Amino acid sequence: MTGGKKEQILDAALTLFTERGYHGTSIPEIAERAGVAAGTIYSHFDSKEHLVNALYRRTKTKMIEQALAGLPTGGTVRHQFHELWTRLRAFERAEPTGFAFLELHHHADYLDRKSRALEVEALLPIARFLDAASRDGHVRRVSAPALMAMVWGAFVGLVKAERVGYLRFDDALSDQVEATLWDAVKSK
Amino acid sequence: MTGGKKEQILDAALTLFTERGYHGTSIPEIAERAGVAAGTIYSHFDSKEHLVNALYRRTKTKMIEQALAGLPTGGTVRHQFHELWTRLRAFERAEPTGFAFLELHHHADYLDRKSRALEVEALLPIARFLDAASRDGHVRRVSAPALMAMVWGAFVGLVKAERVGYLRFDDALSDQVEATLWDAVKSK
Amino acid sequence: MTGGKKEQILDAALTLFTERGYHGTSIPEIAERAGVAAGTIYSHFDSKEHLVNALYRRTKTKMIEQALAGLPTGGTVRHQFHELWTRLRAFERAEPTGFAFLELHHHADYLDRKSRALEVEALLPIARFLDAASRDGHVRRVSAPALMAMVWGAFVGLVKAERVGYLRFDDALSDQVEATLWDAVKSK
Amino acid sequence: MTGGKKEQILDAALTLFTERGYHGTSIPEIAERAGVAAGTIYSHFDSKEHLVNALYRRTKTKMIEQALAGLPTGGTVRHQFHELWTRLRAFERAEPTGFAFLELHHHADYLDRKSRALEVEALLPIARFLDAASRDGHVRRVSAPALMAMVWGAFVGLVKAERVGYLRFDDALSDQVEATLWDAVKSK
DNA sequence: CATGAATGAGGCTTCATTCAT
DNA sequence: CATGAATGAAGCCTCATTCAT
Repeated sequence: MTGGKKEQILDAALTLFTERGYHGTSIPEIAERAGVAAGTIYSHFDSKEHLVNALYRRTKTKMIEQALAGLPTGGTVRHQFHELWTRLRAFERAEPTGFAFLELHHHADYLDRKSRALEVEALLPIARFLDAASRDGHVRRVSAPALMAMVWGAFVGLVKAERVGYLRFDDALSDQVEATLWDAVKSK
Repeated sequence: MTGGKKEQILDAALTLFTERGYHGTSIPEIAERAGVAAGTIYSHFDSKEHLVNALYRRTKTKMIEQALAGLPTGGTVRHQFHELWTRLRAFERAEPTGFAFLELHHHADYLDRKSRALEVEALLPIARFLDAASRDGHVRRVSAPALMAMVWGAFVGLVKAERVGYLRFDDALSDQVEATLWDAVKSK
Repeated sequence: MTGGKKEQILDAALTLFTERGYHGTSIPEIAERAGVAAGTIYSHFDSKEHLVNALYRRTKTKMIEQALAGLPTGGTVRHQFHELWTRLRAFERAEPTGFAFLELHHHADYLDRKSRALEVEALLPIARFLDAASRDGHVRRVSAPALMAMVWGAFVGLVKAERVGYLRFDDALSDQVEATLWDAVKSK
Repeated sequence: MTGGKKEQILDAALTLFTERGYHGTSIPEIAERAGVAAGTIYSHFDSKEHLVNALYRRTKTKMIEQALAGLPTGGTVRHQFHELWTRLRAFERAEPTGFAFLELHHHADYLDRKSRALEVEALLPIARFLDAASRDGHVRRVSAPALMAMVWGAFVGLVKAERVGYLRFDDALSDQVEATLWDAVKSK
């Protein structure tokens, strides 16, 4: 079971990087939380920078697979939006720390080219959906990137508000917000 | 003019903390960018932590004064919303780095009690507006905190998207988004 | 043999603290003299203060064991005094730097509670001896603490005088002084 | 009243150097305690080292004048010893901090040649007394330096013991100890 | 692969000293 | 002379990384 320690390290790093940031987290801290010796981290990762990047890719890939990949291309646009919203929320529920980590480390300057490439990969399905919807006249004449930024931003805003304790982001609220955002997005 | 150096230090810290984060920025770096010796920072601030907190308070106070304080309490709810949106955007235009800094350092664990107190102070005007609007039946039955989180999140999402180069957040887009969000928010 | 470095560090610290005092000695200097990297000191001691305390306790314990513990309780008072004097001098001969270190760091404000507790432990055997002698009417009606302070002070005075080059504290002088002090101490 | 500040600085330095040692005391601390600005110290003393040396000389000179200079050369040796002891104690009573300062800074490596020269000057009267006494056969065949070291050491031992709280060095004790030491010192 | 002691560069901070006011 | 802001060297300590076991 050779992968065991590697996962422990990644898990420990995920928690700590999310709580205290990349520069605020030390390798010895990660090692301690992972229950391994500091040196062990270096038999799995070349450096601290390689470690964040590996973690970023693992987490982003998970999000793409669970939330964004294989969105339905058929059905009504409303249905597609529902799918997107639902899956995004499911991912955040399943991996709140992972979601926060991605949010926090977005475009950090220690992310390498490969990690940045995943950004684009993540956006593609959404962009495709919006382009299609937009071409069919189902959404407002607000540009696709702007809609995406708004919807994504609103989602992140709700998650953060919950994290801080301002509200509870439960299913009922999720449904309300989804409906509200759809009203905002759809063409009249 | 002794206050000059203090401002230089705060300005340098604002830029660097925003670009690289608190732990990613060193005191010597701040000193160099401010054009002072490292030791000079300590004749103005007790420690690095006191420095971020001073900076946080200066910036948050500016935002409160320019964007949130003294919002109109009369007029239509639509008008009030317009005022809020417009001022928020004006502040972000005038102080993009300050806005980003506040976003990034929100609830960081090196913020002290006094800094955290400003959070609440900032939210009060918005909460008041939403409560009033909601009481008058002008907004959806989505709770006030949720609306706030959505609208704020959408705004932040747009700003970030622009920063990364996905879109241009110009006046035209601002108007569109404001209208869109109002449609989403207002009761039918 | 991992303990080797710890001893090297303690030995280097002993010399330097004794020569230049606690605040006059830097961690890099200790490291250099010990032949280790500065950081290494911190894998053995939590801080500079922990280091002096460890050193103080090591040295004081040595002195207690070699000079003060297990003094004879039987025999004439004169004999007991001889034992004390001889052992004290033997310890000072064997560990002149250690003796000087203890003298210099006596009651320094960076000594912690545990270190201070050793002070009392060191004095106990002497106090016991003096009390016994005093009870039996073998010593003057000068109080025990005063006698102790005098005898100890005289011993320290001689050691210091030798260190500075004013005299040679050899066996002959030691015998003379011992006799002289005994005359001073004993009841008429 | 130009000398005022200089005295304040020396007084503050005396207290702090005695409490925390030379390296443990900073110029800003001295300035604060003296109630002057840090820079002011440098209009009176060239450097921190010049300051200790000036202080050392001022204090040592006081001690020489008050305790050692002009000791009676006539009268019995016992009387001369009494004079010496009494004056020494009077000086320590009058200037306990000064006495402790001299004790602590004895032979420190930041004392310059002029300061060290005072050491010898201080010892001369005692040496002269002891030589005379010894020549006249009034004291034991313990060498003069050894007697001096013993008596001085005993005195210092008592002062230190009092400082730490082990005893009260009052007039009664002083008389007892003086008598005891005289017995020890005088030839039989 | 795992360990953890060792390394030494670099970070935060203090402090002796200078200098413009 | 007095002031105190400014300087930058140096001190204590942390931490990414290496390596012998």
